[in-house]
Order: sequence, then structure tokens, then C-alpha cells
Amino acid sequence: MKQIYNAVYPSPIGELGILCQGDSLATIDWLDDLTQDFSLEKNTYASVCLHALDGYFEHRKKRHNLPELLKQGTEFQQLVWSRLLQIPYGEAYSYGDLATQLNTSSRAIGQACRTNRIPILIPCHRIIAKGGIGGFMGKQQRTDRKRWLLNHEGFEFH
DNA sequence: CTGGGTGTTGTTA
DNA sequence: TAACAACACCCAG
Repeated sequence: MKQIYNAVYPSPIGELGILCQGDSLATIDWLDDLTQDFSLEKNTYASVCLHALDGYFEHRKKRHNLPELLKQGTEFQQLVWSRLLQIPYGEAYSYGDLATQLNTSSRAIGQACRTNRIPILIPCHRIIAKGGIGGFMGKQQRTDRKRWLLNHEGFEFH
């Protein structure tokens, strides 16, 4: 079964596969994590998403630049993702902070962040652990990418 | 370090 | 329904 994308964005931290659904963005995948065997289908909305990624990686911090985002998940996950979208560029909070705000537990926040299908634009990387950077896209994997994104926004992680 | 607490989710019966 | 394990965590000792 072949994976389908509508566009590929060559970011500084790897090629990203963009998948839209109608006039909204559904998924951003890192291509090097998956089989390179995918097919490209045309979708007129993909260019809007590429533009938004350009805006992020070139330090243009405009918020109104965001495309429509397809939030497919449970009610709780959508609540957490909506809260993530309110965190501005260059700010970060702990899982516990967010848990207090939403009246839940830090582990539940991590669980919801983990199911985010649109990394970077839904900025799950701005949620970090109290005693470390926390995870990214899996258990303790790919924290190098999370660290890169945070450093890009002006933090100093090593 | 360790051990117990936590909310949400998916799986299983 | 209900039990259970998994999970990008946290805190007191």
C-alpha cells in the first residue's frame, strides 16, 4: 500500500511530506522515517501549507499565516491541540503547567501531544518536561528535532 | 536514584 | 460495560 502526499517540503531538519484533505492540512510526516516509496498527488491547497512552513523556518512569526488544520481526534485531544495553537513562537511550557490549566494530568497531556499529526504548525515541541526536554513523536526518539525547533525559536538546549 | 501518583486511550473479553 | 496496560510526566523522600 503506497503512501500518498500532496507535496514535499525540504526543511533544514529533513524532508516533510504534506497531506491535505480538501481545503485543510491533515498530516505532516518526516519522510526519512518512512518508506521513500510514496506517490505525489495534486492538491491546490498544498501550496498554502508550503507557504506556512516557509514562514516558520524563515523566522516570519505571523500567526495569520497558518493554513486550515484538520483536527481529527478525540474531544480531549482537540482541546489540547487548540491550547497548543495559543502558545506563541518562542514560548514554552511544561506538561504539568498545561495539565494544571486544563485540569488534567501531565501524562494525559503527553499522550495528547503524541497523537498530533501536524508537528511544527501545531507546536507540540513547545511542551517540555520539568527536568528535561521530554519526548517527541514517540517515546524518547527524535528529541534532536525537538531541540532543533526550540533552539530555532531562541532557546538554549544542549 | 526509587516508588507511587496521575488522566486518557486502545485493547480485550 | 469493566478491567488492564501503555503512555512525549511529576513529586516527595
